[in-house]
Amino acid sequence: MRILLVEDEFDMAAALTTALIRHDIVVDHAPTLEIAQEATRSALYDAVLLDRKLPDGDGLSLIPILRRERAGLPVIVLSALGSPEHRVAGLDNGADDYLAKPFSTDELLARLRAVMRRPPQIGENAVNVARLRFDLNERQAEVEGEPLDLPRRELLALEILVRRAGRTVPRSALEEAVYGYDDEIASNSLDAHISRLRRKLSRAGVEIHAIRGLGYLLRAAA
Amino acid sequence: MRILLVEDEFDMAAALTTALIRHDIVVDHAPTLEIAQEATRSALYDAVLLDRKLPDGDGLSLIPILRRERAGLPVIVLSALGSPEHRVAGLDNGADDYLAKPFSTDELLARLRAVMRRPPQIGENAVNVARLRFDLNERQAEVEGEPLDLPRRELLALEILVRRAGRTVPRSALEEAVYGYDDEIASNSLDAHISRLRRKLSRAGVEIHAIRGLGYLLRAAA
DNA sequence: TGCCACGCAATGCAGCCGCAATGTCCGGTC
DNA sequence: GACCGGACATTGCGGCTGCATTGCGTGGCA
Repeated sequence: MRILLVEDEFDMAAALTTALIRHDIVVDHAPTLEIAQEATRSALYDAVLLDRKLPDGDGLSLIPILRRERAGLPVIVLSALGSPEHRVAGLDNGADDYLAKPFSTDELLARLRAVMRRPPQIGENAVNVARLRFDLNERQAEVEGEPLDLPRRELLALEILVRRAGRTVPRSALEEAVYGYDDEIASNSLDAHISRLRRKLSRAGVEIHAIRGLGYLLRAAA
Repeated sequence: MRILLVEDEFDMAAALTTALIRHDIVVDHAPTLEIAQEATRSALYDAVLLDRKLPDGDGLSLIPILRRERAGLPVIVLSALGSPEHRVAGLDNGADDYLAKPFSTDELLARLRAVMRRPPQIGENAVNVARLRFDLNERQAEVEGEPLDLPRRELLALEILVRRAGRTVPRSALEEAVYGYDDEIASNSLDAHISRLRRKLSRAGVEIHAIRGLGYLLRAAA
C-alpha cells in the first residue's frame, strides 16, 4: 500500500510517516500542491492524505484536479480547520473523508482502511473541459453532472471536438466523422449542427471557435 | 434518495428525520436491530445511518450482516461513543464512516454525499435505479419492494438496460440479449416490448429513453 | 380450452436533419 | 478607412425516418 502525504509542516509529516511506515504503508511526501500534482500524475498511489494550509494554496483545490485525472483515488483531508463548516467544505469538494487535527493515528489508519475498501474505479475514459465532461466509452456528454442528450450527428461532432480539445479540427475531419466517407454533404448542415451544439453547451463553460478556412476548435471559455 | 435510520431514541430520530426530509431524503425509521435487519432485506436503501446503543444490541453487529446481504450499501455510524477507540472499532467493523454525537446535520449530509459518491460495489448483485430494484442473481424486478412479474423477453430487456443504466444500450445488444444470436427479428417486436415495459415501470420513477438511431437508455426520471 | 406471451403489422407521431434564406463578421484590397 | 467578397452563424421549414402504441392472431402451456 502506497500513499501520498501532502503536508508542508516537517514535524507533522515526519511523525505521520513514521506511524504509517510502522504499518507497512509506503509514504511519499509532497510539501506543496505543485509537487503533489506532479506526483499523482506519475506515480501510483492507493490514497492521498491532504493537508489544507499549504504554501501554494488550499489543499482542497487539489481534489477536483485529482478527480479529473484519477477519478477513483481516495482522498482524506487532514486539517486543523475542524469546524463543521470546514468539514462540509472539504467533503463537498470531493474528499472521501475529513479528519480534524489532532487525531489519533489509529483512527487515521482505520479511516484509511475504510476508504480503501471501496472497489477500484476502472476503465473510466472521459475528457473534461470546463464544466463539460465527455465519457468516451459511453459516448455520453454531461454538463455539471447532468447528462446531456444529444442527437447522433451532434454527438459525433462533439466527440471529435472534445477528443482534440484545444486543437483545430479540420472541417474535412469533422465531415468525415459526422457523415462518414461516402455520405457527402451539399450544404452548410455541419455549421448548423455546430450552431445547435453551441446553444446546448451554453452552460458548459466551453466555446467552439470557428477557425476561418480551416475548421473548428473547442476549448474552455475565457 | 432513501435511507434507513436505525435509532431507538425517539427525539433524536424525529429531529434527524426532519432535517433529512428537508433535503429531499426519504427516511425510514427502525428503532431496533431486528426491525432494521428486516427493513434492509425487503426495501431499497441508498445508505444506512446506524446508532450503536440499541435495545437489542450494539448497532455494529448489524454491519457484517449488511455486508453479507447488501455488500455495497453505505453505512454511517452515529454514536455518542466517540473516543478514537470507538471510532476505530466502528470503522474496522465495516462502517464507511463514523460520526460522533453531537454532530451538525450539515456535516452528516456532507458525509452522506461523500459516501454515496462511491461507485457501486462490484460484488453487489442488485441494482437500484430510483424506486426500481433489479436483483441480478434472482433475475427479479421490484418496484418499491413489490415484486414485479415480467414475461421472459421483457425481463431480459430490462436486465440489460438496468445493468447499463444511465448508458445507451445499442439496439443490436438488446436484440442479441432478448432474442439470441440466431433468432432473428423481422419487425418492431423489440419496440413493443419496450413499450410494455414502460407501462409496467410507470411507478418506478425510471424512464426508458429511445436514442434515435442508436438504441435505448434507462435512467431515473428527471 | 382458456390464458398469456409474443410476433407482427398498421397507424400515428415526433424529432432529427438537410436545406436554404438571411444576417453577421472578418480579412483583404485599394 | 471604406468597400467587398467569402465564410460562418442562425433560424425556420418540411420531409422523412424511426419510434410508440395498440390490436390481432397464433402458439405454447397448464
